[in-house]
Formats: sequence, structure tokens, C-alpha cells
Amino acid sequence: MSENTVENILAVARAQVQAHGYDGLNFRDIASRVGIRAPSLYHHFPSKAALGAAVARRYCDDVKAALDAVSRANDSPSACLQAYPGIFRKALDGDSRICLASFLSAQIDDVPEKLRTEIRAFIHINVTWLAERLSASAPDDTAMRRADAIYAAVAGAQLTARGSGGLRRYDDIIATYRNVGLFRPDSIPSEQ
Amino acid sequence: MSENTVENILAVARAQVQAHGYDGLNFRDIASRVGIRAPSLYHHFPSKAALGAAVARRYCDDVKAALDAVSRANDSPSACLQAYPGIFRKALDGDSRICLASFLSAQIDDVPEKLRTEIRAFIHINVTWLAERLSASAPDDTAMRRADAIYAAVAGAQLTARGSGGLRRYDDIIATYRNVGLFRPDSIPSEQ
DNA sequence: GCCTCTCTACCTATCAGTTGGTAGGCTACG
DNA sequence: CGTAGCCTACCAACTGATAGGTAGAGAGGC
Repeated sequence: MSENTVENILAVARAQVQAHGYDGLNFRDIASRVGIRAPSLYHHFPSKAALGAAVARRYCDDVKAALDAVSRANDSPSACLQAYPGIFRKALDGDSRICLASFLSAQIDDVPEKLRTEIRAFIHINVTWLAERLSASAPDDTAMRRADAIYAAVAGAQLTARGSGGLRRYDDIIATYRNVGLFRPDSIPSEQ
Repeated sequence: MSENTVENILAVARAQVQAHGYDGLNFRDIASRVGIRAPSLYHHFPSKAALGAAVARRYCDDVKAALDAVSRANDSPSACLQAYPGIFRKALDGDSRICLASFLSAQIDDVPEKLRTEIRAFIHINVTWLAERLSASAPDDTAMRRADAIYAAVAGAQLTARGSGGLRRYDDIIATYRNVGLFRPDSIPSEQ
């Protein structure tokens, strides 16, 4: 039951953070959802900050796995880029939760340092993955900037959809990004 | 002094919400920054929710004024669109605060209903303003979708910059948006 | 078989700090 | 006088965290 409890805690905590931010890490609430008492959480995580960091790291690993899955499922880099927004789509569906890193980016001033580095790592992983698929060779500065823009745009779509409009608005916004060629490395600006 | 106090409270509270979200509305903290005691705030606002709603409404008015200013300063709709991200740039500068509506969109589940409607109104105002400048005639569906995308992209740029990279990253991301033609109504998708 | 030691996983009870909010009093100004 | 604006002194609720105890599983010696 021990391994299972830790997994349950991490899963519940992750969902809470995606829905309520760092404040979603309420020990009594999480414990109650897992089916234990609040102080028992301290047998698995020494502090709130540690639990938060563990949740973030696990989330990062999960998204890394999702990126790998997209890479394997699509043979062209271009197809990978088109598929990228789908990774964050299912959290938005139903409970309208958003990317954990996006929520914590907003709250960055009120979050323990360990979590901050985890957030920065998450952003870096996403941007690097995007940049690798934007440039045929090693990612250059242009590819990195484009990758930054894609990451930011997708994060903004989640946020806006959560604010009002829900999943449908997310899909519409992503479709518009596609139409303007944001996900294509070769899109040409006509003039300033 | 009364009018002045209310203005001070609103200004301080706004800055706190932009930096810490709804939790930034800490009565003791805000009162201390204004130079009075916490219970005195109740002489001006009956509750935390009311203060939050007042802050949001004032913020909305301020952004509306900023949009008007942009409209007056630029004679072409296209120039207005290019200038749009500048409205949120100065909050990010220095204290790296973000759009109040973006922060509260993330926290939408934990915010009083009055604030939620205020947030939705804010998004609507921004999107409408953008759509009006995207289409020569009355905004059609395409213009509204493009406006949604611009709003979301700018929000995401603020969030990402706050998460890591700061103002420079914001500027870079916005520049990339410009390059792909996100802010131009006539940008043509070459092929899927 | 049985006893003891130890470890894990959980519990109840409680703490100190912080929060939004209230009651009631003082002061100064019209 | 009355009211606006502020105060001190509180309160109840909730938070992260600690202290100390209990039930049960497994290991080892005898």
C-alpha cells in the first residue's frame, strides 16, 4: 500500500495544483482525497515545499514522456509540432485544468525556490523539444525564438480558455495559430 | 484624504493582485502599504470580494483608456495592432507583474463570481478592440478568432516571461509573433 | 512456537501563525 | 450634533507543522 499511497498523493496533488495553483497543496484536503489524515502526509514528504517539488518533477517527467510519445507517433518534425498543443488539451477538457508550469509561473513570487527551478526546467525542456523539431540541424537562435513563441502561445491559449470559453476556445485559438503558420518553421513574413 | 485613500487602496491592491493573484488581496498587507490599519479598509470596501471586484473594474477601465490612447496615437488599424503588446509591457518591466485578468483566469475557480464576470468582460473588451482593428468593416467571425489568438498569445508571452527570462523574453516572443504575421489581418497561410 | 526488536504507515491531539471580518471607541470637521 | 475616517482589541476559521502514540508486518534469537 505504501508505493500506492505515494502515487495517489502525487496524482491528487498534481490535479489540485493544476486547478488551484500552489494553494491547492492543502494538506488536509489532499489527505482527505487520498483517504488518510493530514499529518500522515509527513511520512512521505517532509514539507509542503518538498511535496510541491515532487509534484513538479513528476509532472515534468510525464510531459517528457508525452513529448517522446508524440515524437514516436509522428515521423516528420512538422507533424510533431502540429501535435504539440494536443499534449495540454486533455487537462483542459473536463476539469479545465491548465499546465502546472503555467499556473506556477504566475505564482512564481510565492513559490519555494526548489519549485522555481523545476518550472524553469520544464519550460526549457518544452522549448528545446520544439526547437529541435523546428530546425533540421542543431537548433539555432531563430529556432529557439520560434520555439519560445510557440510555447508561450500555447500557454496563453490554455489560460484564455480557462478564463472563458473552455475547450472550444482553446481549439479555435490553436487552429488560428496553425493558420498563421506559427507551427511551421518555414513560414515567411511578407513585410513589416 | 478620503478620495485619496480609496485611490491608494485601489492602486496598491491592483499591484498586489498582479503580482500575487487573488491571495495578494491581504487586508493587513494592503492596509500597511497604504498607511492605515486593516479594519479601516472596511470603511471603504465592505468585503474582500468587493475590493477585488473594484480593483478588477478599475483595471478594466485603465486598460480601456490605454486602448483608446493607442487608437488615438496610431492612425492605421495595423499600427494599433502592432502597438497592442506594449500595453502590458510596462507592468512586466521592473516588478514583473502580469495582466490582472491573466492571473485571475488561472485562479478562476477560487475567485468570487463577481470577479469572474469582470474577467470575462475584460477579455471581451480586448478581443473586440483587436477584432475591430483586424477587419475594415464590422468584425466577422474570422476577425474574432484572430483577435482571440492575439489576446491569448500576448497573455502567454507575459506568463512565460514571468516564469523565466523576464522582459527580454517578452520582447523576443512578441517580435516573433510579429514576424509570423500574427498581428496582420492579411497574413496568408501558404499551405497546411 | 514464541518472544522481542524494529520499521512502516498511520492515527489523535495540539500548536502557533495568519486570514477575513466584527465591535466599539476616539477624533476632527462640517 | 452627526458623520467620516480611523483606531485598538478581538474572534473564528483555517493553515503548515509537531509530538507522541498505536497497529501490524517482518527478522532474528532461543
